[in-house]
Amino acid sequence: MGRVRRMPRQADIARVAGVSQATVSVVLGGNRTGVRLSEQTRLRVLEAAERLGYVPDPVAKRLASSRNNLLGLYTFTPAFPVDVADSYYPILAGVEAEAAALGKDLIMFTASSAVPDRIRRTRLADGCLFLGRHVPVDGIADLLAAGFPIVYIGRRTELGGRIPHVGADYVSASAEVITRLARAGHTRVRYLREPDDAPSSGDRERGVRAAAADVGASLVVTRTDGPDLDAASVRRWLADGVTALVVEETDTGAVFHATWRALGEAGISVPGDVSLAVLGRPPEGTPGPVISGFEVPRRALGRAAVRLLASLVEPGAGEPSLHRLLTCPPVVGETIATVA
Amino acid sequence: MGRVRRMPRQADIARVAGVSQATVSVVLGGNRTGVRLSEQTRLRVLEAAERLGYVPDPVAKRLASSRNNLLGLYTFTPAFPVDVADSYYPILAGVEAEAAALGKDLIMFTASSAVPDRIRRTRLADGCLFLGRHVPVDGIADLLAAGFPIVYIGRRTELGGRIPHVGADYVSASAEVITRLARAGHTRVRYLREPDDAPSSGDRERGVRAAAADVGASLVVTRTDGPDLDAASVRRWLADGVTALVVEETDTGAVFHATWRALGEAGISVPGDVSLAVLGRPPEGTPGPVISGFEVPRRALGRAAVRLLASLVEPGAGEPSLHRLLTCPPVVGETIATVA
DNA sequence: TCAATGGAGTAATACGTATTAGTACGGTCG
DNA sequence: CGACCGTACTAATACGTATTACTCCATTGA
Repeated sequence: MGRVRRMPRQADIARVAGVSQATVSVVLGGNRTGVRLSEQTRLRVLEAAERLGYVPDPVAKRLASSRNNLLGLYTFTPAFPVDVADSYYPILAGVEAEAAALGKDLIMFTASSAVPDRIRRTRLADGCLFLGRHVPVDGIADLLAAGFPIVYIGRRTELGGRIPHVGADYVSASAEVITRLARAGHTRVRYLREPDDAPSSGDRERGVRAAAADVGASLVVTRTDGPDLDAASVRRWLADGVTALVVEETDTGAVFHATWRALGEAGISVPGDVSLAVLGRPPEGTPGPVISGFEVPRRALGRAAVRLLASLVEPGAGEPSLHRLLTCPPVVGETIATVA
Repeated sequence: MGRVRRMPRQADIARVAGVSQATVSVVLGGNRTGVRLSEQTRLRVLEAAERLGYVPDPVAKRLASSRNNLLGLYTFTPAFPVDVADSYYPILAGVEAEAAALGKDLIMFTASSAVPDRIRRTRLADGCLFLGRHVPVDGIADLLAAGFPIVYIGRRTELGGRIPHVGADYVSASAEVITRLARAGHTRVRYLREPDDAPSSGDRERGVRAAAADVGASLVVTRTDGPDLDAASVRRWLADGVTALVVEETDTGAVFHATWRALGEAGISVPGDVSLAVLGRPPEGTPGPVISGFEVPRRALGRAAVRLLASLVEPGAGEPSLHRLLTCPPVVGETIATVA
């Protein structure tokens, strides 16, 4: 009674039903290969399996057939970060929801500098999502070369653009923000962005520059990660004739926070004295007016990435496009004023 | 160049190094079984492995050795719920942090009514955590019988208490709240709890009842899930001489929300007109004063559960205790007034 | 009566690694 | 000079399932 009972396997079913293990495998596999089987045998096998409470061993299944219904999720920071407002959160929620909808399980890998080969462990899954600003080029290249299906969440240009990804169309969305400002009469704009060179930053800048050129607005770009932004800087910009600030959205919200604080300290009212737009949304829980900008469809990103990965794992049904950009719906907000 | 290159396996290394696959396995496994090997052979094998970029196949490894460095996490609701304030969140963060610290990967299973046998898939991992109010008794019993290591997060009484778990000591913490109220002079207490019968609810009630009996306080228990709570109920209680309300904390915070709303509608001030304590913490983001109660050490729960599971997976080092309760630190708060 | 046909199921093998029993060989000792 | 021993490996097998080529048997047709 107290003994450890092994889980039943196909061989046990075979013994009970008086057939071979191969027959059991065929029956339970739905006989997709067209082996001749009598209905009675089929039923006997099914009944025995039922009685023994058989459940296939996923490991063996995977070893034998190279398919597992398992999708990997590789993150470079903890997937459950301590600060709940983390911007990855909705993406992960989307990933999980879609994976559940497709009947796939999710296996999570967190990068660890202590274990450099961690990335290869992803091969336990049928395919793997990658989430994070960073790209470990060597590891990814190996996986790609081995034909292992991967999908990056976020646009990626590394490895000659051969990395499948699902990203947000920051270029268009950022351009639209500038256009919106121009329509409101803003032609002198200060643009604050991260020093970091990630595609998501670069895309925003390209969109901003292109639109500024298009509408004939003057644009000055400042690279900052926040701390050096103070009331004096902001006052100087306004003195120079700037009427609108455009701030990049980042993981941490550092740049936005710094800007908002500097504006407060300088006693500058928004949008009374200056208009403000975020290339995205301000960090969760920021008090004050609804900031103008655009929505990053994070949840949809997660879902779309899972769908793409699933289609890569499941061959056939035509080669899906390996790159996909989702549009970011504009947020009107209350921080863009019309100027003469 | 574009060809799909297979990952190298031990057999490939063996060919290159001029030895057998078995030898490769022994060398790469650190020769823990004490096979005699010459140093030169060892180096040749290691060098070949290095040159070929060998990485062990985790699936085969698991099949052969029944150990995988993989811990399962089974949840009955999505692990990344849409409402970020979810109370499971810190638990999951703790689970992930500790798993990462131990070098284990995490595989997530979300219960799905569509796939009833989902629970057995947990066997892909070396062991599995369960998180949720619900216990699928049959599935769990099977896993236990098969000797599969599992740990519930939250105290569990099902199956004769044989389910290993890590929980919070709600009994003591709840008792302490009543004691605190009594010390402040409150002897007529109304206790609001969920209709649902989960151990976490029952434990709180036992603690509350025991302490009330101990200090000689009169106690009336109301089971509610919120909607039927209105201003009139609250007024009636006060009219009956009640000076303190004690509210159970739940996943959704429904009972607390309803109580808080009813108090507001009735124009009753806290703690001026009535004292209020939560058996836990109110939902994240609730405005108003700091509610008295206790902290549920969720993050620590997650960590402790992972540690227990890891010790179950890793046999030896003595049998660990299968049940563990963490203490809940009291939160003084501002909602308990002293009465004459 | 023999070949051809078709139905029912199985033997064999692959997947990649871990483990254990065993082999081959050279040297030493009595 | 054979028994014995230590060294350095390897053959064989297990893990549990999927796949495919094959066998065996009963009919049918000429």
